[in-house]
Amino acid sequence: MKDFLTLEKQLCFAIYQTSSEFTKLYTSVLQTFGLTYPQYLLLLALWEKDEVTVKELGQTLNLGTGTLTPMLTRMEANGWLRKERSKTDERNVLIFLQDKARKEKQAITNKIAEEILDCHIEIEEYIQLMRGLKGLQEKLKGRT
Amino acid sequence: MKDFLTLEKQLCFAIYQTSSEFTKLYTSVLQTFGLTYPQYLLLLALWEKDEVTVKELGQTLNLGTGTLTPMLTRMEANGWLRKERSKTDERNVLIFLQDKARKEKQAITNKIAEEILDCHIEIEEYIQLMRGLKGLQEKLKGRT
DNA sequence: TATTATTGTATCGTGTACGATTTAATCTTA
DNA sequence: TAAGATTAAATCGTACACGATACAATAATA
Repeated sequence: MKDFLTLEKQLCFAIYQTSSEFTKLYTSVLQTFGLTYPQYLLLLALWEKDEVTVKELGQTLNLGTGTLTPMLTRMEANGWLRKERSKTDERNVLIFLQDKARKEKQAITNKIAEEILDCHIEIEEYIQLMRGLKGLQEKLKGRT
Repeated sequence: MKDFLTLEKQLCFAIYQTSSEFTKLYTSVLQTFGLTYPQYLLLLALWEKDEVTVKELGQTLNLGTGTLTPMLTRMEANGWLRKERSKTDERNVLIFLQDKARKEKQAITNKIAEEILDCHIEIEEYIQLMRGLKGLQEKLKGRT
């Protein structure tokens, strides 16, 4: 049991700090484009599927409106996207990518890829890690 | 290259969301004790080594004073710890655990262990994952 | 159809995170 | 030892993150 707690403590720090390091790497690349890491994740989601409601986006990103609304407002102000209330159901707000987001996509992802490759991360290792993370996520979610 | 970007995207989300799920699990347990997850991590560090400077704590947790100072102020107000300016070098502020933190330690860690065990996480899997995270962390750090 | 329940966003309050600046204490070294 | 450099915290501004609440639009149903 003592060992278990030590292990648990180490996992806490490992996830917390890896996530933080990861964010920092991305931040350093993204600030050239005037983007934050969460904003980049939001763009990743929109590049995959455009013209979605705030709710849909929230489900994709695991975020509530308390986080999304102000974030979307900022990104709209910066010209990445456009918000428009749905005509058919005025409760919904639809998010549309702006030209800027479509045009810069390549430049952004290329730069990211370049930096990531610079870390010499082995693909196999990468996949292993992701599998582990997803496994843990499932178990964490299942509990709730 | 196309595949690489897809993979990279998946890792982004995997780390981001696992970290978020992890935080949520801990938050649900910790709120009973009036603690947040970052505050719990801070206590973990202090239980390991008490009577440290803000700077030391920052190195352990990978946090700057912009985050720590207000956090320590809140935790002092809640009776978890005490801040005291060092007599020998008045630039340093030393952090001391309060009785409350020592007394509640067992209750807190027991409750956490209980919840984690509830997730049926295999120890082997756990260790694998951590190894992967630490490996990634090293590579991310090395780049800077 | 008038009432009630539900749904989708927005808003608010609290608590991280982090870079940049400020301030006070200590250290260097000319 | 006095001027300048360095160091440790605090402070400030911006940006998440999240629970709780508010509010307007739509759906359900009596």
